[in-house]
Amino acid sequence: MQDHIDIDFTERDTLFIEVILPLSLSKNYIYRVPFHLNEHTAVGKRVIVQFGKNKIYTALIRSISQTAPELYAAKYIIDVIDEHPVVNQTQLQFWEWMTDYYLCNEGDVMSAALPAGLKLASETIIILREEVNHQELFVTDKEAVLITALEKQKRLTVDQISALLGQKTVFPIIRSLLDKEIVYIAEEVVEKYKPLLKSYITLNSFYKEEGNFRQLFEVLERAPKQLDALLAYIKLSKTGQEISRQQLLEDSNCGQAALKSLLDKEIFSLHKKAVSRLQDENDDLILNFKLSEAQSTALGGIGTAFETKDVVLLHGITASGKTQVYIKLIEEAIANGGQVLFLLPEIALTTQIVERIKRYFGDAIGVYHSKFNDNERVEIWNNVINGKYRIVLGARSSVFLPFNALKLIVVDEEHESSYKQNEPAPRYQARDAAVYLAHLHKAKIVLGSATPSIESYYNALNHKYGLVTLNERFGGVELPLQEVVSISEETKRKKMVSYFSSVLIDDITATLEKKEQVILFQNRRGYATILICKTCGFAPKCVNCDVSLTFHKSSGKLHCHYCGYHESSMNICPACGSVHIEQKGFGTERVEEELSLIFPEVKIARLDVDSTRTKNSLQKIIGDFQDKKTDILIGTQMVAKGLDFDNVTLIGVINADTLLNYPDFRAFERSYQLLAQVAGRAGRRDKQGKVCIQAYDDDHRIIKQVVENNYIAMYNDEIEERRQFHYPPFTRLIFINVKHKDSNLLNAASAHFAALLRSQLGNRVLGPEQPLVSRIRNYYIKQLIIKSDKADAIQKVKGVIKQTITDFNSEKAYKGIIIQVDVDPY
DNA sequence: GATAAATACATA
DNA sequence: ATGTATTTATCT
Repeated sequence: MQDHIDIDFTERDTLFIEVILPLSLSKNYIYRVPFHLNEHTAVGKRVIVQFGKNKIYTALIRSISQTAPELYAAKYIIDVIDEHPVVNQTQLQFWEWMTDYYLCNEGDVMSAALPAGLKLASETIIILREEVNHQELFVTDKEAVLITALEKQKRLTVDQISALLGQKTVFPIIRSLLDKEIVYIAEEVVEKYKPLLKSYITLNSFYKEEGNFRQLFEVLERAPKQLDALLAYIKLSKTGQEISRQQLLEDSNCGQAALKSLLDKEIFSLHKKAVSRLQDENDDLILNFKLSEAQSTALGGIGTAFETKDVVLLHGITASGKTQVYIKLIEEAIANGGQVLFLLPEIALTTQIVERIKRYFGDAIGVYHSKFNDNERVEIWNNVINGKYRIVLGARSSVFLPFNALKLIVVDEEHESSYKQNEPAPRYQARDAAVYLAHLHKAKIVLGSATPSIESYYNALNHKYGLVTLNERFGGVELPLQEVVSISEETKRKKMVSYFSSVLIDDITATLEKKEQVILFQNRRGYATILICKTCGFAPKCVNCDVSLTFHKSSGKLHCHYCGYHESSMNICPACGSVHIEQKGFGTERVEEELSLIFPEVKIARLDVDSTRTKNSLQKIIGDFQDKKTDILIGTQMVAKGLDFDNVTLIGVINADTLLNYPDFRAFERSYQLLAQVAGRAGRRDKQGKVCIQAYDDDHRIIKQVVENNYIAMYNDEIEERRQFHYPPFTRLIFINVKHKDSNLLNAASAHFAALLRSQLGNRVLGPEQPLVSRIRNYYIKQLIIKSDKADAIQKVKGVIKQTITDFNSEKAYKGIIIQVDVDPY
């Protein structure tokens, strides 16, 4: 990798550098390098630059040239931060691709890629001039308030002042005080990354000599606590490791005072050392395992496929032991000195699979996900650069880590929607980005799933990807029994108690009696209010698209937000004539409440986004359930992902319809994936589990396919629909959200924008439509959808979009309209 | 008419 | 992102 640019510095040439700023700006900026920093200038290093009037930012050097810009005088950079580049050439290529592919700015990518600890920005500090006798000067009331505050605090930030005065516009006031020379301002750059310092204790060398040492006991005769400390020190020193202050205090329980006096007497001395925040698993116990025959065949199959393909889809049913196959692949990859990236959905990273892999590979492995704080992320980043980590397990953002020799990428649960970042830009799909990243590194990539996404499976069937199937359960684990309960049937027979059928209640009772545990699944995504016939379960669908219609209260109509079709709300069920129309949509909380009325004695816990807001709540809920402190766990899809509980033998799906009726062309695919995944949680090892799926539409093909465990049938149905209705993988989708606070202006603007696009892209442009949530944070939203054929040059379509946005932004009438592009919005 | 809030604009 | 110049809204 080329880190330094070969330039002959003897000439003292003036260097100009193009930098990326961590802001959403449409272009990069050129700065000038002062001579004394020439030698330190290299692509991928961070520099400190002033941008705008006062603000100081960390920018990243993208390229170096010797030609001065013609239209303006470049500013000097303030400093070069790094000794060595923090971002390598391959990463920059990757950033460039992402910028292009997802139609965003390079600064967006930089913001997402660099851990916050590597991005420093300045803050304006307002400080009182002490030498000035401000009492004699005329000041306004607000200025006086500010001065009083400054007398107490010495220094305030702009935000603090804004809060203090209770108004947003504070610059005129600061300006006025500056003019009167009562205050001055300073810019402060805070280095965010701080190494963790730990205190260590050593015995002074004087006492290390035999004679002197003995004399210590006499000295400390009357100080038993201090003697304690000394004895503890001697004991600890036998391990040959350095002795931390913390550990000494713990082992001796001598108290801080005793230790302090020992330090004061210069018997002990203390020094500080930077230590890693990332604890190492120093039990490098190698778990030996042998692959089953099916697993070996799969491993061999992947090897063979890699000879001709760079991407392989590993379709392995639940409990088939994909992880062991991954481990063997990883072993091979690092044996040849390469690096490995193992992508997992966020939620799966907090669980057993990580422990398993960590234990196998010891401290060559790093874990990277959102639960780490800024400092920890910087350390992980550095450990990838310095080669300490050969393997990284991480969530989607770990595609940005500074790898320089990737040999293998594994994307586990590749169908997971959490690989897509929706907000903010870059709105990237980490699985797809990983495929490109692998290509850049000439690495191989395995996409693994029990229920692959339709796109990936399509690519595999069409020989774009290799396909390896693993359809034998590891260790002969039995498939769970699956029962589908018709809610309409049960309702008719008056056997429903709240949301629970008699079957489910009996199952729960039986399971609890056996002292086994229950997981109930209710996805909250069905919060969109839909209408459903209480008698027959009919839910109205769009005539043009294969999506359920959504009931909009504001219009009183049923809408499809893919094609704009709408019809009046139903009062009578068109299928069976019933007038019992119900608004559906209840979440886990409601289920929990109702269930606790039925089983007042039973301990019930809830696992969803709301119940896991705080830092350790997720671990606690999972831990309690694992330790059998709770009997029933009710949750959203979180319960389906990456969690394995040995004692769970019953899984209840409260209402499968809410999944199936979700207004999205992917609803069926997602439902299948989720239900199959949920079902996979029931019964492991020696106990056969049971799955109870409640649904109105108990005859639904997806439910049947789940029960039959027939992925192929599901795929065939779905791909046919996609073909018919022109959805991916036969087309590519680009969503364009147009936003503004004024709905009338927005309507005009979005219509105009759509017309501009249509003039070039024709009927590929759909909309503008009102999206499901039509106003967020006071911004009205309209959505355009671009459906581009596979045959189209997608780059060309994107070019048109980009150009149209630029043109549109220069139109005075539509100032302030926000346009957001989402490429492959799923 | 003064002041605050909203907005447009540029940043090298 | 954010400071600044400019326009618009709001108040005494």
